[in-house]
Amino acid sequence: MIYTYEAAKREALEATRRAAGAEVSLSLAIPPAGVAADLAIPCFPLAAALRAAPQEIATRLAGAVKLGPLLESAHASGGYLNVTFARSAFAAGVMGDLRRLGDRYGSNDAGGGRTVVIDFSAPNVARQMSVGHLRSTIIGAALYELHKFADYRPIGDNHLGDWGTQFGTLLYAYHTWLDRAGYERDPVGELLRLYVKFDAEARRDPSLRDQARQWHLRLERGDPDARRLWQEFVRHSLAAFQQIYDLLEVRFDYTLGESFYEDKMGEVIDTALRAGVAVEDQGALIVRLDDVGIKTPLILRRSDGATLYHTRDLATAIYRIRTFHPAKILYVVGSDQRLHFQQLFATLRKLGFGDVDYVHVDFGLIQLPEGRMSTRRGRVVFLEDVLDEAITRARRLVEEKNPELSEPEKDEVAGIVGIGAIKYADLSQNRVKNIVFDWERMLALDGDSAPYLQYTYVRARGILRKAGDHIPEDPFDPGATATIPEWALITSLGKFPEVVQEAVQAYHPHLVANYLFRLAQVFHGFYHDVPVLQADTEALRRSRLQLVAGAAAVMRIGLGLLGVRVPERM
RNA sequence: GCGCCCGUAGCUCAACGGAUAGAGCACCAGCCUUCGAAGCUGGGGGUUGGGGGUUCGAUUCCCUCCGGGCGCGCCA
Repeated sequence: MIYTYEAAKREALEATRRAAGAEVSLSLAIPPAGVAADLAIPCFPLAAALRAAPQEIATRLAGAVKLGPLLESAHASGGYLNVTFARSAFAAGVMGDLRRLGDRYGSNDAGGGRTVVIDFSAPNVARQMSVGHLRSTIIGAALYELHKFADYRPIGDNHLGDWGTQFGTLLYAYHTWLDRAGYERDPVGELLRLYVKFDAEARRDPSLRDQARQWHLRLERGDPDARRLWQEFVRHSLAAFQQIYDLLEVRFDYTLGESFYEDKMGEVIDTALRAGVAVEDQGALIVRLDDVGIKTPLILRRSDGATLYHTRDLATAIYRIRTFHPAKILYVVGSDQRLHFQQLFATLRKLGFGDVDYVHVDFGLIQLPEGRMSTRRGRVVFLEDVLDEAITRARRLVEEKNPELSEPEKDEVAGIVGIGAIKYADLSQNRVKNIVFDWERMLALDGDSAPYLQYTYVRARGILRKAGDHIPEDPFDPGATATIPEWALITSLGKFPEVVQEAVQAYHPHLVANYLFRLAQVFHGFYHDVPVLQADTEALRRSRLQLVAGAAAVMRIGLGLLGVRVPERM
């Protein structure tokens, strides 16, 4: 299906192309704020082909174009051909799209039902989640929703770090320094203490690392005691993670940790050997990647026979391909693992799994003002504390702004606003940049923040409730396109679908966030300047109600794609 | 040393290769007898890190230097 805004763009391009009378490639631009037009076509690139000055071309085209039903006029302005929409037809089109699609407004069929596996969150067992895990979890969840909205079949898989040498250190530390009472009280807290303790002790006595390695090998070989304890660690951790996922309202289709692939790595190694992709080197088994421009080889098996996360990621990818038959696999993992994924993807292609589109959706690290976060050195901010603080602050603000709400409602709003603020703070900026963690910034409840957007929804809903929650379906009154705020709102609503499309294509949720912020600004301006319930005529009132309903719907849908909920009151 | 990413207003961030580079925060001055002021309006603030290049046009693409981050064979 084609949305109205897209249709109008195509009309403009087609009309211009025909008027130009030659094979020319055209681009579209949005005119700056001061210019009274809805689209602009720069004529500078045509100068060479048409052998005329851009200004002349624009003038000639303005006179020659035959406009379609969604366009009102075309006029030259400098080297630009400026096009204005037929407001009445355009508004009717957008309102029609909104009414017809309802909660699906903005969706598209780019995915064609294909499967996309999204690997996200993936915290390490036996450690609390820190704010560092926030990005993967939230960006991954947003990409999940965005892909679903673009007619993909997303499969969310939480690839838990529940295997590897770290468990050797943990098992050693457990047997050496365990505080039994502390473990009973707070298992994950005690495991973290042991983890930190081991690191400190091993600095003094490196031989501890050998002992840890022994424990790791015992675990990999199926030693019953090691297995039993390991399972216990995983169970405690999962319970702790689940509390956070519940708060964040994030769900997964699968939680297949690294350990799930324990028995699938042998086959991978055999395959790689038979295919001649893997070779022995210094006792280890490696895959050379120089031929594809990667100097560092991927290590499939250590010289002591143990597997590595490379091996598990390889087995994981192959399992996913065989089980789910995905068109794409997304890895929502920090940019510090770039090389790892380049190696992984290159190796998969060498092994004949080149039909899948592998994407490392990377993002910058969250750092502390004093430097990189380090769980081992206790320099870490726990996610749970951040979420609790966000809800507490939101709760205080609700109390101040809206004391007449019932206590349960205040609690609910505090959750929606507080958690929303955290998610939005992350999703509203380009994921490639590093973030220096700052309580005030992450927990901001004013300015460009989730509550600002949620408040537009609340205001819109307020009007709709007073109107009896009935959205008129009348033909849209052309009078309701006349003022600047009205027209700005209509065009803004019309742009939403293409923003969704771009966000999916580029794996950039922040495009949706930026759009919604702009929509909120436009709506607040509309709300301030344009009376709805007290409009001069009944026709105006009914059409403006449609606009308000559209704004509420797009805000709810758009925030929903980011995993942010909206309250009815706040 | 080599490779990748980032550098935009005092701070935090936007900006399909297009017109006068925009927001939020902070600061200053206004707006509640009209749908919720978690809102709106106005104001000051910029050699887009420096220097070259490509282009009709560069914050955007290329080169180089500076600054920061990350990575570079048996951790994940």
